[in-house]
Amino acid sequence: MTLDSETKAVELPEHHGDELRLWLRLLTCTTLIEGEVRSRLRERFDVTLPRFDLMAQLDKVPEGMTLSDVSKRMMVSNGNVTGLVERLVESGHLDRRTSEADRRVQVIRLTKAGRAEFRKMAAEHELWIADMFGDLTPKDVRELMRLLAKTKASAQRSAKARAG
Amino acid sequence: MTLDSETKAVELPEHHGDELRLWLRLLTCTTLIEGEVRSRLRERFDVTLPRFDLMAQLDKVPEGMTLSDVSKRMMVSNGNVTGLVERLVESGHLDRRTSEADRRVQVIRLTKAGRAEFRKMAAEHELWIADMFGDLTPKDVRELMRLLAKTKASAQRSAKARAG
DNA sequence: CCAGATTTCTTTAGGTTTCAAGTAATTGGC
DNA sequence: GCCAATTACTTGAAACCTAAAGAAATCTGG
Repeated sequence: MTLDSETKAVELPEHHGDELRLWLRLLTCTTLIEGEVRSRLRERFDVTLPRFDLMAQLDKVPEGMTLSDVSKRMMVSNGNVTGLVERLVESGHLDRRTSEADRRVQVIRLTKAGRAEFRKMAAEHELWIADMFGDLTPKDVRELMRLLAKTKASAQRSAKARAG
Repeated sequence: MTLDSETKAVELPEHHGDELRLWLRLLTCTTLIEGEVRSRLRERFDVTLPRFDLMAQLDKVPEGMTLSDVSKRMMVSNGNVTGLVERLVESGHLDRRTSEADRRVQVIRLTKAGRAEFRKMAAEHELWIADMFGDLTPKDVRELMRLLAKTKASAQRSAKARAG
């Protein structure tokens, strides 16, 4: 077997192993951090991650959002949001009312108590995240931000091409 | 207000917003790609992502793995693996037997049919991933690999410190 | 050997998640 | 005005997932 044939064997058939390894590494990082956040939220505040995420979306918009807005922002299905909101209204964290202008629409907001509780959790959450990324230099952080933005755009282009 | 006090206001209270934004961006990328892979797997092969992931683990080890191994590698709970394996044995993709040496241990392997089906799916999957990361240059890929490795190590350090 | 600790896996309860189908309200074309 | 299409949300079925408790087998230090 010549060196040529070996080299060809590796390079010719469009070897995409690097991207696959990159994807697995990205997934590992996310799973690792997400699992840690999930554990700490349960341990410290007895709250689930999806509930925290939903409250985080609402905290940014005091006037409230529709269920569809939440669904899009969280990138989860509509049916999922329905159940999540139901439980958070039940527990008093969320306030929900039907829109006057369009009675299909449900507007949800954090209650006073819900907002207070979220702010407490968010403050600690931010420290956890800072600690988990703590070994990265400011330059690393900037560079990672840039590359992930590029990755997001690339994935969106690919997703659109399929759907399109 | 002097320039000094403004500068201090930003720098003193250990503002960790950058890391939080980085985390959200990381999560967005992963969710986006994962959702796309999930859709395509369902559409093309009528298979769920968790099943694909489990088969991917087993494909790497022809002699099979224990449930605990799978659980660790996939970073999911034991109980979760029990159910997943049950359904994949049911559908004929997996073979399962109790270890002779240690009767607590269940060893699972891909069946011939399961392996054949997985290989078909994996080949397309690799192309999807390559396309989704397609706008990144080889240098981008290398740099992202490096930064994610650093991120993983940092998160593990933080997780360990808590559990410690 | 043997009692206690550990390991491996299963079970249970409670949530989360998707997809698909269904209901209700609104919009747009005619 | 009226009907079809669209939009917003809910419901139902099945799968996925975790945490915690439990069962069975193995290991360990007397």
